[in-house]
Amino acid sequence: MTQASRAALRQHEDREDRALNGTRDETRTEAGEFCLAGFLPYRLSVTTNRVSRAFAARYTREFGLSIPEWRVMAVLGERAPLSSNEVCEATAMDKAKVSRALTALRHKGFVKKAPHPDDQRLLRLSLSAKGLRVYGAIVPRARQLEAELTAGLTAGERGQLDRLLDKLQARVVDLDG
Amino acid sequence: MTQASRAALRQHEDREDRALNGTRDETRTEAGEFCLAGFLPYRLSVTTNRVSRAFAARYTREFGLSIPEWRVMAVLGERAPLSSNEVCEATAMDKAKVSRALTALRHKGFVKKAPHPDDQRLLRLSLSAKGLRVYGAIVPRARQLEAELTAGLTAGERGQLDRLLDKLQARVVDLDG
DNA sequence: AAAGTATCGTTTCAAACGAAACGACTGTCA
DNA sequence: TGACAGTCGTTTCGTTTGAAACGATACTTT
Repeated sequence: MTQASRAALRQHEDREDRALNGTRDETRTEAGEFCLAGFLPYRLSVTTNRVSRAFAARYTREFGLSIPEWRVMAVLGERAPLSSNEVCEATAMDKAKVSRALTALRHKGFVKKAPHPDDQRLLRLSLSAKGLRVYGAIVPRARQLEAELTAGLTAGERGQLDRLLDKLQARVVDLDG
Repeated sequence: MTQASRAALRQHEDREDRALNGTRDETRTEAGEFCLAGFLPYRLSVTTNRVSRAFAARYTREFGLSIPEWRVMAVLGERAPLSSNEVCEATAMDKAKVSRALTALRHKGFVKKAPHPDDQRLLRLSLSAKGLRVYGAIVPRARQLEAELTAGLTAGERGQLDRLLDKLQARVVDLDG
């Protein structure tokens, strides 16, 4: 147990001691009930995981792609050629994950990998003709699924959601950086 | 490759063929650029994962708890005793994950496990005295972290975010259920 | 009561994960 | 030039994950 932990515990000992003596209901009322279901990080996680699962199932069933693979396809379709590092940044995935996704995509014949002429450390990654065909098919499908997901939202709400996610992101970078 | 996949590909072959002949920029303009960075499932995932990582780091450092363990503690603190299944529902985790978290929490002495008197299949899970003390410490800390996360949001925005997450959740249940 | 079915929680198994070690390559500084 | 430090992408290693198999208990049907 860390120092911070001990400090936090000490800070609340009086209340806990009462909690241990009285009923827990009293304590909860006193402290204000904590409800996991209303806790923002929990809510974000649950919603996002459900969305991810639903989309992953579609990508797998209809195109044989995992989410990491689809993300790599998406950024290569947007703006190839890219290096592996650039794919990392564009997809918010670490280099191991990107490397594995690239291996899978090359085995499927969707991605071409060439050495960079000026720097042999870098890769020049791009979609193959076959990969481009899949990209052309999956993009409208992804848009369609996104539209279904946001079907209950007005355009204003959708914009609001984007803004709120931006704000959270800015905050959390502050929190752990 | 599935039938749906082939159908999707066929449906877009004309556009892709042009894509392969012309430059990809034209195609992208024609189809409308797809930008992963603006794709809602991607944005949700990135934001949520960053939030989860930041919070997990705090829970681990300050209390020695993983997120699954913290979730179990949270619901047991809210309304013990619960069965394992009830913990599953309350935490949105599957039974294997809950079982593992419970094992860890019992080794730490935070959770008590008793057989249910009326049904020997069920467990009666609750926090130990030690677990209650940690719960009493971690709840205000979690609230504080949540407050820091939402510091840039007005009360109205926070409510809006909750409503939007609700709507997405309702939609996604529709999508894969 | 015996047999068959269902539910509960644990364990097993293979896949996916991230951190770190690694080899290959480049740039810098002596 | 030769050593050294830095970067790039892959691979290794131990952990975490969810699906499925499992043993144990309870319910249902006859």
